[in-house]
Amino acid sequence: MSVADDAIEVRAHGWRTLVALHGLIETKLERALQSEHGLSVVEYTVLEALSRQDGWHMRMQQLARAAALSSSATTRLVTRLEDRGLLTRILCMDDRRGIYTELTTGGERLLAEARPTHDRVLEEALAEADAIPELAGLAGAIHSLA
Amino acid sequence: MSVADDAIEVRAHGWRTLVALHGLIETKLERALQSEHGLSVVEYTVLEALSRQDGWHMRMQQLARAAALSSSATTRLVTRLEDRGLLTRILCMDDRRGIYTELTTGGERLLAEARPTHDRVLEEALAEADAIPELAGLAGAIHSLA
DNA sequence: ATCTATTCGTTGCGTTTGCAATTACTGCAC
DNA sequence: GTGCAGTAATTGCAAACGCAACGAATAGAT
Repeated sequence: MSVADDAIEVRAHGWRTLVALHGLIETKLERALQSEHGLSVVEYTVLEALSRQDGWHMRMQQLARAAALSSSATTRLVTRLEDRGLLTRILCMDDRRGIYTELTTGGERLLAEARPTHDRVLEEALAEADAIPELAGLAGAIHSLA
Repeated sequence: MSVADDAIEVRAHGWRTLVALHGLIETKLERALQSEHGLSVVEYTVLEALSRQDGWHMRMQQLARAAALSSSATTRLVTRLEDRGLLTRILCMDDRRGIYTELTTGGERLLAEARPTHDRVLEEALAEADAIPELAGLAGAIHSLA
């Protein structure tokens, strides 16, 4: 086992840990947000990303990157949220290919209701990860990403 | 903004970073493994997990946890790989509810072919993440999870 | 021995996803 | 202006997912 092989194994192990932690948090968030507010994690992520652009608009592509989704998935996700009246599409004047999205007051309200749940469950999930030796290291790293 | 709110925001930000890094790596791995070996990331993960149990068997539930998948998804994934002749189901004698899975020689061979691709792309993806300020911190943390 | 609670894997079903192809628009070259 | 490569968003389609319901097997209580 050379030092290069060691580096490879460290990366592979780190990647497995990342996947495990990601899965743990996502599953817990999904269940909580879905049952308490009828929102999936990506849906919440989109609403939250839009709210963080306070007063400013977001294009579909930015939204896709923010939610770590493909363009097509983003299109349908926005359509779904628009049908529920949580956001609106706004045609872009200067570049008529682009489409802006903006939260409606209904979207802001639902987000305000869901945010405490999200934050609480995220805290719980990270605490749970801290208790698992395999995940404790990475979970701790989350807190120190100032 | 109280100190408690700060902690909440740090966690939320860390979670967004985790999702972004996970998405970046997964997408790159998916494309490379799919085009060069006809394997998805989860399929590779299962084969790799089985190979790491060298000589030992793995139950469906363990496999599900290793791949961060639901039981049902694991059942179908194993079926898919079994149909391709990459692994075999082995009925468990002492607990007849349980089912063991084991790599075939074909599975071992395909894994041996795909592993260099996986390791190379993982290294590239982490290097790419290191170049993105937003992700550099967490990407670096992956290396120091000894 | 039997009854009950629990666990393990599988299946039906509806939903979401990504890829590839398509339409619409921009902007640069000439 | 006209043509043409590049970009933005959308849609058809097949594949994969999770949840809930199910059947089969085990373990503990009486």
